[in-house]
Amino acid sequence: MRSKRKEKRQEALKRVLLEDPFLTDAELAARFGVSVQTIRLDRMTLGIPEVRERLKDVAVRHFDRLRALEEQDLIGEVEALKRDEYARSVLRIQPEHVFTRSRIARGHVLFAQANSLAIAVTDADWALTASALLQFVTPVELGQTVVMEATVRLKAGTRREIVIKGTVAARTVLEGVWTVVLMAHEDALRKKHATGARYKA
Amino acid sequence: MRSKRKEKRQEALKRVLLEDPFLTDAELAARFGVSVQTIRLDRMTLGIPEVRERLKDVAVRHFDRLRALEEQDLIGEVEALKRDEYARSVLRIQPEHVFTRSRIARGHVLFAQANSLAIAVTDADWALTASALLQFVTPVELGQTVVMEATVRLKAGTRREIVIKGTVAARTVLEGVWTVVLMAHEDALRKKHATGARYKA
DNA sequence: AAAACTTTTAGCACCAGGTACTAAGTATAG
DNA sequence: CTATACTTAGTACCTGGTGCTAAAAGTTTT
Repeated sequence: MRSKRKEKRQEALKRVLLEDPFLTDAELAARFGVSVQTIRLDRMTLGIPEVRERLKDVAVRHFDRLRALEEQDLIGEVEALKRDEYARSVLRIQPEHVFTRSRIARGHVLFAQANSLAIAVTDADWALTASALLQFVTPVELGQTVVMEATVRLKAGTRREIVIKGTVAARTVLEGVWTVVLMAHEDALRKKHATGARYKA
Repeated sequence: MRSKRKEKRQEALKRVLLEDPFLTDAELAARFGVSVQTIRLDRMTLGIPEVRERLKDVAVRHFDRLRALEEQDLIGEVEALKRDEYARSVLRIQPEHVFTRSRIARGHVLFAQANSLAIAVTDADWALTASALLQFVTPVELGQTVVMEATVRLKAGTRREIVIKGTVAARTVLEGVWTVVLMAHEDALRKKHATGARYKA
């Protein structure tokens, strides 16, 4: 005697809330043309928490879960740093770092770890990446921990050549050479206002 | 007759909430050893909204604001795509993409746009980056819009060589060459379970 | 059609975490 | 000692719920 309407509505409810988890029961009720109570019962049977809980879930997931790759100055946890010489960081591959289907880490996640480490190892007021040459040697899977090592190979004025090596349990997953340009804060400001700022003369 | 205690507390309040915006007035009151009302007054004078609003702010900022760089399969908006030949995407540089101090886009943000476009242009079931050689020609600043173009230069079996060029208002900001490896879904699964999966034979 | 069951709706008391406001108590400086 | 700033207390009200009971409406089954 199971109702088809009910089933359909609950499926739709799941879909709608996945897309927009911020809708209140009243808004959902209006959208589905049923009463608020019906929506509540649906949520109960589906095990979906109330708006404020859903809001909180989204908020905390993004807030402390590494505070999002893009908002961090440094991706991964720094384990060792010898100014202008060597640095090492580790990053555990989380679900949000991988391709949904293959569960293999996206290239730019590893790049981000490497790139931010290259910047960090210079320990300069600030530095910018000028160029990078890198090879993804082995795919990295969900749950693996990547150890990234940066070694300064060449120092020439404001330029640094940094060798990067990423490993997962002793197997190399990424190799590369970065060129980073250091700048004093004042230089930065001047450069910013010059129209033709370039990394290479 | 301004109170020093009050001023200090309000400063601390701002700091604490920046670090953890999910604390209720009661929790804050306990932490500062004052009454809930005092915290409320402090929030009022500082223009800080209530917990639920703060929660919502954090949630929506991260939810629709591109859903975070790391969780997207594609960074930027695709404007054009000709399967296995050419693709173009645009990305407006947001505050979370730049270094706090210099307001210049972090290298890995541009890399992410370029890398995901290189993957997308192949239009394969799925593909992985094998290597990349890139140069950041000009710094990109907050608010600028980066147009990224990917052109497939070489097709050899499952390998693709893709030329990437990023521009801001006709000025080149990034140049690079990517090598991407395509894989059928079944191959992927096989590869994943083989212990020595490598991109290069 | 009546009985039996499912589904939907309504109403109630209650809760957290507030807003907005009034009023009173406590410091503290002049 | 008093004027002013600051702090605390208490009230009514709000949103978006939970948890509960009860009844109405809709479907089947007999």
